[in-house]
Amino acid sequence: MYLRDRYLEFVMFKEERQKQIIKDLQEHGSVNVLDLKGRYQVSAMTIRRDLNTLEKQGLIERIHGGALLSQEIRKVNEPPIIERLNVMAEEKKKIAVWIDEFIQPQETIFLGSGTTTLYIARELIIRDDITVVTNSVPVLHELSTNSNMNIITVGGALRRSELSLIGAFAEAVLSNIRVNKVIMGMRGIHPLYGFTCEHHEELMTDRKVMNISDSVIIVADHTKIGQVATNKIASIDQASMIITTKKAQPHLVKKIQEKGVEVIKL
Amino acid sequence: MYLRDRYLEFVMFKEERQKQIIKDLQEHGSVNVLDLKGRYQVSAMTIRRDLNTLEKQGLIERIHGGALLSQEIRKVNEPPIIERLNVMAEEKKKIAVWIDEFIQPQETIFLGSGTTTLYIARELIIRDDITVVTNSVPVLHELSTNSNMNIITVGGALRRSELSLIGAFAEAVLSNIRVNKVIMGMRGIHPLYGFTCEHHEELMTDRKVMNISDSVIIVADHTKIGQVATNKIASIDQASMIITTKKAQPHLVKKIQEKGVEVIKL
DNA sequence: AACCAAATGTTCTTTTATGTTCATATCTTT
DNA sequence: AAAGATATGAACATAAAAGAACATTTGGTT
Repeated sequence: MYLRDRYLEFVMFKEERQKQIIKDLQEHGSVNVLDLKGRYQVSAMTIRRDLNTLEKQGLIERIHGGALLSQEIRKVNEPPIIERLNVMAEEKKKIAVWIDEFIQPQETIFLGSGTTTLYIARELIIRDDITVVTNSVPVLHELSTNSNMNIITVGGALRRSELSLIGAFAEAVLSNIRVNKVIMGMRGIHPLYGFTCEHHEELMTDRKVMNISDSVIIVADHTKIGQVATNKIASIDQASMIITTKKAQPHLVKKIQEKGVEVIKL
Repeated sequence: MYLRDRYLEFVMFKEERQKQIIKDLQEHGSVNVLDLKGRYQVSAMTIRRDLNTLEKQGLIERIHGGALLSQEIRKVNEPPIIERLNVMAEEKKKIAVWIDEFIQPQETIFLGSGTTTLYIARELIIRDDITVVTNSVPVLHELSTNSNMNIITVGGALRRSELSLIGAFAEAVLSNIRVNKVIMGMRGIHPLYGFTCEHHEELMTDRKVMNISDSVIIVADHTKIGQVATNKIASIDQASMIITTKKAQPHLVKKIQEKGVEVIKL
């Protein structure tokens, strides 16, 4: 029976399904026909046809039983930040929507580097009543061509893995700026060990950033809560607020709140 | 029976319906003909005609069974620099190739804003033996994801029409930088009236840029030679070299050379 | 009132997306 | 290497969508 009824059950369009398959692929590295068949409620043949079209477009590489992300598509050396973009996409989007509502007209905000802040930038695109200061190249690029707000960039050296601007020049500019709200991501968030990052190069810049406002809002999906990376940026009470997602472990959240930091779970 | 009665039941006008379809689309990401048919109480054919009109306007992307939001529609207002990108493309490409050969390994160069410098950036992508300092967002974006060289960005306020970074912060960073070669575009180049630009906001930044190296190379296709814009940045002998294209008017070129500036016509 | 143009509806044919079956190709395991 | 299991693609089937051509309605215009 080939009965399809768009009124009763949601049926994806071919194009949507294919786009989603690419996303799945970026998130997991590989996909297989059977999984996809189950996930999208179509026959294996349809999935195969999808994969074959995507392969013709050079987007994926077909293997027996499934597909891999095309070698072509990952550029010579894709910055890690681009690879992380679709991980926890739904969570990041939720945080972005919340932040958009949280930011008041006429405010100046600092938007740090990372994938969550990029989602926030995309959410902010339609706003023209705010000023954004950033050290993130993707945020800068996104807002410069698609929005109408005021934008100020911190200068500095490019850090490729994060596509962020750091170093002495960045810090010099930050010394002369104050904003209403700082919004930044964090690699590790722990009630005892505070905020941590992987690479020491960004340490000083991140610390400077946390000092340009009395209101420091940390955005991070639940997987970051409880994590500890090698370099300590600041103690947990240096932030005013942490915006995270539902699955954040309650006992850690409680401990953070006991230190006087507001935690919002979306 | 084609009975329609605007008094008894509400019937939308074509324009209203189409506007609403766009809204539906922005809300859901996709729409399908059957849903719309039901929602607006018109025949499927009418919906198809609506969708086809909207597609002709570039607002949506038509697919079998419905439509998706066009990628183009999100571009609020395209910056002028993007529109100028393909003007004189061949000339700009020639200049870019020449500059690529001109830059020595291990050098640090400043790459200004404008379309010609963006072509240069693309030419430089494979180089990993140089350092590039820039105040251009497109150059920064291009080099950050596709190259491996060292990149330093001047901070500052975003000037949307050029997608360049200017102002006090930019100038402060420039005060602390010296480079082997400055490569920048110019709006107007004239033997008597010197180098000129359209907008006074970038005046000071451009002047600062010309002072961070003894070697200032101006790149500009032949249409810029003889042009005079409103704001004078510097006299013609402030540049070391002007790289332009064949059709540059000989008498102007001669006068520029008499002032001690090397002119190369490609 | 008669007429016209624009919008919409109807009918019928063609195209598209997807499903099904089955012979063949490819993996896995021994 | 052989055998069984699994995946693939070709060929055909079917439902739904699209589009062409023509019909009808509506609102305005002379």
